Order: sequence, then structure tokens, then C-alpha cells
Amino acid sequence: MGINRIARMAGVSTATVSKILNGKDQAISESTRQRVLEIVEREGYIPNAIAKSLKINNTKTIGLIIPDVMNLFFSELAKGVEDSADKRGYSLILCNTDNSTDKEKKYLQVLQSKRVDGIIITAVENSSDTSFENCIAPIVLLDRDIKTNRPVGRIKIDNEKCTYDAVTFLLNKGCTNIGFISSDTVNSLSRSRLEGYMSALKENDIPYDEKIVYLKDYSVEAGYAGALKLIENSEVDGICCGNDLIAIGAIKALKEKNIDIPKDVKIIGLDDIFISSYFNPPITTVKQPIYDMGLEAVNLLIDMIEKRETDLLRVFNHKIIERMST
Amino acid sequence: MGINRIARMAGVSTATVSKILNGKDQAISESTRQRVLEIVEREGYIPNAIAKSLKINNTKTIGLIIPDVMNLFFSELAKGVEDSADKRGYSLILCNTDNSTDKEKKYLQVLQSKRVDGIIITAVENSSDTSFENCIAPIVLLDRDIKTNRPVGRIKIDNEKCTYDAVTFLLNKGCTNIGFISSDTVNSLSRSRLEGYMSALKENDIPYDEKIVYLKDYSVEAGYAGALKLIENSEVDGICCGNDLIAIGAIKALKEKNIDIPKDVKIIGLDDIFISSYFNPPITTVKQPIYDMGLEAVNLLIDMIEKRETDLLRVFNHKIIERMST
DNA sequence: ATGAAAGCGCTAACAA
DNA sequence: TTGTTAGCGCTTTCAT
Repeated sequence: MGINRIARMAGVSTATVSKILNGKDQAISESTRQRVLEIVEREGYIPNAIAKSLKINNTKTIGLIIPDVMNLFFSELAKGVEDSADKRGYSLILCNTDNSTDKEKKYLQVLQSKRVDGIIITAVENSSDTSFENCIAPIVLLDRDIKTNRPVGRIKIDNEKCTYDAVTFLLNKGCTNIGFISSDTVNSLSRSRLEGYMSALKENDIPYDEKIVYLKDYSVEAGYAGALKLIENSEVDGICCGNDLIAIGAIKALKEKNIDIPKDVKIIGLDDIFISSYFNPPITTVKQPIYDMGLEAVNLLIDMIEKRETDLLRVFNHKIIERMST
Repeated sequence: MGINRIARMAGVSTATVSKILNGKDQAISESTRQRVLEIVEREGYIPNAIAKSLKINNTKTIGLIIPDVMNLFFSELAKGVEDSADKRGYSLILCNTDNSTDKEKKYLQVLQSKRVDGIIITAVENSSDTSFENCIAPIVLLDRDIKTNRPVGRIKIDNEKCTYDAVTFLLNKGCTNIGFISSDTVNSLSRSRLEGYMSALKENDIPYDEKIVYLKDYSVEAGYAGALKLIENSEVDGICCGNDLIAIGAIKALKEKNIDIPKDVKIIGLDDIFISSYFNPPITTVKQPIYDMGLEAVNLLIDMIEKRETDLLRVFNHKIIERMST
């Protein structure tokens, strides 16, 4: 089986076949090269990457751990990661955590046992988690930041500035009573987004009013429930949403109450997921270069895998895309 | 390194450690079992799945080949596949083809070299493609059907009936001039959907009018462009869309032309992707149990991998979900 | 109840 | 220019 069979058929050694297949054939005569290649072709021989990996100690595959591929934000991230990985000759093992720390831990184990060359992870919690503290493979933290003692790559945006800019934008549009719907997850991302909201208010001497903030999670459902709460409690005329999914849910709730967007209430989202521009109304949002962040995550990871000197922290820029919801 | 080190530390042979780690420890004394397990724990030893795979000839990983994870239909499919694979102890290698036959071929090669235990694929073309004709790993065709000589599993719906039902639904709603926007890809899925549209018309003695059919691809952009063409060419009062993405694009175009949905034009989609119920207006659509099809694909595949007797063809039911766009 | 040893398919150092 | 061979980390048969 395997390379052995090809070698026998060609009347050469396995070493020769191996060299040819791996392009280390400077010292191989063209005639044997041709002969071997022909046989490989004819026999439809496919090298066993498992055996190769065992020997050379790398698998040319990386692990991607995200909360949920069905979420448009993560699927765009995943697309970026996959495209880039493919271009660089790596395969991708996909893992969905559903925001469960247990699943995350389990996947980290599995990926390590499968000897992936590196791991890209949008981590669940900020809790001083030791799950990848003693992971041998290089790791890059994508989108969500986490304190850790081991060196890790980081791809992120300035989340606080995002919501700060969003609220400021609403203020400039004339809103005077701006609500906030976001996640209450205890991680730096959610905290930063809340802080951005608060600091923009503070800077304009507007008191923080918890009647018009709703913190749950980054889902359409949370957006829907949140918007209902806000309009019940107060006369909001603007809502800053922690992400676009929330904005979509909020819009649905408002429409059902016959509240006009943007006349009565202006809405701004965050992320600029693909559907936002096609939504009705098209959603004004703080764009985050999701796909590119996915691309860059693997560039960074591969730099780490191949032990190149690099900047471990890469911060991307956001920008407001004005559409029809404001 | 590896099991060797653990064996030495515990003062036993590698065989013993291996047996314990794999639960083949009926003939191992409880005391050594405990001792070994403690050392494994303490040392944070993670078995090398690569070495194991080489020996036992399976990898507990399956390949998933889809056109594009960013497409909500495929991301839901992928979620189902991943969830189910995980539950069954398999990992998932994700591959995006972007509808390129070349990429599909390349991925098929890569997956085979990585010795995946099986492959789930939403194939690009219907062309008598030999790319997986001589693939040794079990294969299940998900969503898209393809003629092939080798045995393969198939998970599908009755695509012709879907559009037939959609058009009939529109007819019953009083539409008299129903357009069709879909894909012109030469595969059985697209052909079936077109045939469903045509046969519903025929059954009601309505002539097929190519001025109100637009065939491009399953994208939002196609829906947008298609709707523009239809309203320009004729007074359509109903549009049957090849999928929900197309419906979303069509709605955007119609809204921009100030055409009321559903009063002036009724729109029905196909798939019932997650966003459809949250869209504005919520989209009436022919629901396809996407997630469950993903789940079932891996069940079927694992049955094939483990060589169980099974029904290789599994057809799912669709059903119309009426919302506000009709 | 435990261990020795062969071998999975490959690569690479070294020899020829 | 080509071949021999050890060994990657594991499982498993067969002894003991």
C-alpha cells in the first residue's frame, strides 16, 4: 500500500518517490521523475497526510472555535478564515461552542489531540480561564479579548470607541433620549461597548438611565425584547444596539408598534453584517471589517506557527455606514 | 514523548497505558489503572490522535464541502452537521467551494489525503463529474443531487413540488401574473425548481412567459436585478423566488420602486432561512428543514462509515409558512 | 495482569 | 543519482 506500492511499480525506492512527490527532486533524474509521476497519476495515488504528519510533526490544519456559525457575524468571520487558510495551504476544523465553556474546553482538547498547527478562537468567557493557558499550539484570539499569561495573537477593534461613536452620531442627528440594547455577558467586549455608550452620554452631560438600557445577549430576540422594554419605560428617540442582530430585532418590535424608523426612533447597529444593507429599512451601523479580520487572523496565526517575528496585536478600524434607519 | 513517557513514569508498558486510555482495561488491575490515570491527569497528557489514526485507520473526522458558509442556508446546514458530528464524536473539516469545480476537486483530494472517514457535500455541478466517482471514503450528497455510478447517500427535498406548491399558493391568493426569479445553474435542483413553476402554470392553463422569469443565481443581487426586470416588463402581481435570499433582494427592489408588498405584489421565498421571519415584511416561504437535514446527513454518513444497512436516500418534507409578504 | 514487539505510511539522514 | 533504514506515537497480537 501507499508509497511502497508506487515505488515497487516504478522499480525505485520509497525514498525516491517521496522526494519526487515533495519537490525535493533536484538530485533525481528526469526520466525516473517522469516515470514515477506517471504511475502516481495512473494509479490515482493519494499520499497519506496522516502518516506524513506523524513524521514531520505538522498537520497543515488549524482549528477555528466560534460560538455559532449560524450567526452572520461568525459565518463571515469563518469565511474569511477559511479563504485565507485555503490560500495558505491549510485546512480548517470548525468548532461551535454555543457559548458553552465546557464545549470550548472539550474542543481545545480535541484540536490538540488532532495536533492542529494552531488555533483561532472567539473565546466564550473572560473568566480567568486556564483552558488554553497550557495549550502548546499557537493561539490567536479573534474579536474577543482575554487576559492570559501565555503569549497569544489578538485581532480586535476598539469596541468602546464603536459605541461611543454610534451614540455621538445619534446625538448629532438630534436624538435626546438614547437607549442601549446589548449583551450582559461578562467579557471585555460587552463591557467596552457599554462603557462607550456611557462615556458618550457623560461627555454630553446626559445622565445614565437604566430604564432605557437592556442587557441580555447579542441576539435578534434580545433586540426585540429590549426595544419593547425601552418604549414601554420611556420616550426614547434613538437606540444604540450592541450589534446588528439586536438592531434587526428592535426594528421588528418597533414596526409592530407602528413606530416609524427613523422619524420617531433612530436606530444604529454595530458590525455591518451582510444582511444589514438589504434590510428594510437598510440599517445604519458601525462597520467592522469582519471578513478581513478573519483573513488577518490566519495571517497572524501562520506567522506564529512559522515562528516569524510579528506584532501580536492587530487592531482594526471601524467606521459608521449611514443608511436609512437613522 | 507521548505514551512512552507516561508508561515509564508509571512503571508499566506502553501497551498497558494504551489499554487503559482506550477503556480496554478489563484485564488491568484497579491499582495500576488508578496510578496511570493519575499520571496522565497530572502531566496533562493528550494522546496523539494522528499516531492513533495511522494505526487504526480512521480519523474520526468528516469533511463538509459547501459553496459558501456566509450564505445563511449553508451556515444553517453546517450548524446541523457540526452539532451532529460533535455529538457522535466526529470533528468537521470545513471547505468552501464558492461554486468552483476546481476548488471542489482540490478539496476532495485534500480530504482524502487527510483520510477523513467520510464526506458530506453540497456539490457544485450536475455535470457528469468524476471527481468523487473514485473516492474511497463514503459520501453523502446534501441538498443537491447528482447522478453517479458509485453508491452515495442522498439527503434532499422535492424541489419541483416546492415551487409547484409556492406558485399554487400564489394563485390561490388571487395572483394572475406570477413571475419567477431563480438560478440558471445547470443542476437538477435548479431545473426542478423551474419545472415546478412551469407545471403549476400549465396545470392552470397559464402560458409560460419568459418576460417574467429571471434566471441567474441564488443571491440577493439576483433577486434585486430580477425584480427590476419583471416589473419593467410586465404587470406581475406575484413573484415566486428560488430561495429566500432572492426574495430579500426582490423586496428591496420593489420597496425602492414604492411597490407595496403584499398589496401590489405578493412574494414567496423558498428555504425559510433564519432571517426570513425577522425580515420586514416577514417573508412567506416554503420551509425546508435545513438544520435537520444537516443532522441527518451525518447520521446517514456515519451509518455508511460503520457499514450499517441503511436507506441511502432520505427525502425531507417542505411546508409553506405564511407570513406577511403574501 | 502485564509486556515485547511488529507495523501503520511516511520522511530524511546517511550510505553507496 | 538512488537506496537503506530508523523512527514518528500509537495499537494489538501473542507471550508470559
